[in-house]
Amino acid sequence: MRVSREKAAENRETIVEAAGSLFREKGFSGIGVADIMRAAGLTHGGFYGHFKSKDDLAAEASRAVMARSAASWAKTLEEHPDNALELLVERYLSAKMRDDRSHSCIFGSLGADAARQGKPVRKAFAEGLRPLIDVLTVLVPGASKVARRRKALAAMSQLVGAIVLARAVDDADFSDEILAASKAELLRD
Amino acid sequence: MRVSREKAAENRETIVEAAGSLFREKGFSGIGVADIMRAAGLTHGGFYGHFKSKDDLAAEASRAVMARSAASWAKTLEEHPDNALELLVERYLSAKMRDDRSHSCIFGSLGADAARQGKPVRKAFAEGLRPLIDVLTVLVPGASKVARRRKALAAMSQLVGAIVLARAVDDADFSDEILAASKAELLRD
DNA sequence: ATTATCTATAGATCTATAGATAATGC
DNA sequence: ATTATCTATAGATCTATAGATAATGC
Repeated sequence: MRVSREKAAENRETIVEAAGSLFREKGFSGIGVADIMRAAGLTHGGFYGHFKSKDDLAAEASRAVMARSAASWAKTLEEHPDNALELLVERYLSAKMRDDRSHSCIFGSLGADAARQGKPVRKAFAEGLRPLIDVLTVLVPGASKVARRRKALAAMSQLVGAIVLARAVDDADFSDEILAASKAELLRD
Repeated sequence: MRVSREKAAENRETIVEAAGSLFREKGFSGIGVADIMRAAGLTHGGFYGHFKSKDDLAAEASRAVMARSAASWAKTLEEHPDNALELLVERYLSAKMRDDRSHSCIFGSLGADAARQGKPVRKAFAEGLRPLIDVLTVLVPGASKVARRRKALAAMSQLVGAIVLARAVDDADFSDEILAASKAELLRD
């Protein structure tokens, strides 16, 4: 049953990957270790060879998801310096992102849940948020850096809140309207 | 052990009240029926005389919390027509609200969770959101009603996102900065 | 020999129900 | 007689651990 160190490291990554999707889809307390391991193609008992606890995995999976977001935002900024804000906002507030919880921004799907977690998860959320704010600070309009950072924090809040509200309501038109309103306001000036 | 009809109705309200607080504090899947009943001063088994299921309570508790929010916002609008927006934003984005999850806006604490619930809860969230948007539509600046409604939806999103992010991070200064940024931006124009 | 994974299980907790109890309200 | 609540429990699920197994890597 034993596998190579390389394969074990790969398995660990698969667990983190599965957890990143399932936590976002179901919430930290809405999915169990056994289901995550099953999604990763492994058995329940093997989990504790890789992680100290479910909380430990929650922190690591959160970090992994946020690192990917930061890389994606930075890449958009680098590749499309002229219209990066528009691209990010359109992508973030798209119907596709709203409907695909398991692969969307973790602050929308798990931000409120993170507040209920221990220090490691909340530390991961703080450190994971900073690079996104840094990208937005470059992109939003404003005379001074201080003014742009303030605008960036407000814009990030608006993105997160819009996706949360658009998902919470069961009325499709209302949901679309919520996304469209923030899209229009964020790209207005 | 049996109590009067009046007392039973009162007990039901106590359960809904306790659930409204505990769900906001712990999430829909972070608290059990037994704990809610204990908080209400009743025993576990008695629950199913009042509600069909935990989901049933989740929908009813959500409606109750949102009805109270709507009443509070409408009261602020009525009593302070000149500076209601400022009052609402200052209250919503205060450190006190951030730190008191169990009595704060349900969209921030349970919005993401609601997306994972069944139709009744999501219907409650849609119907509960509308009156808050209506109040904001009166308060935000804008030439036309259409423009004001768009601004209101964007403002609500920003409020919800700011409180979610401020709670998710473990860095107190960063958290305060998130709240201050949205406060400043929302009251700028 | 070491160790990554598996099987099996302990012990706690969760939702929901059955049946008993005792006070209300006809 | 009805019914609101209680006690007790069924059955499922959850986190975590113990010990067995078998392939890796010295």
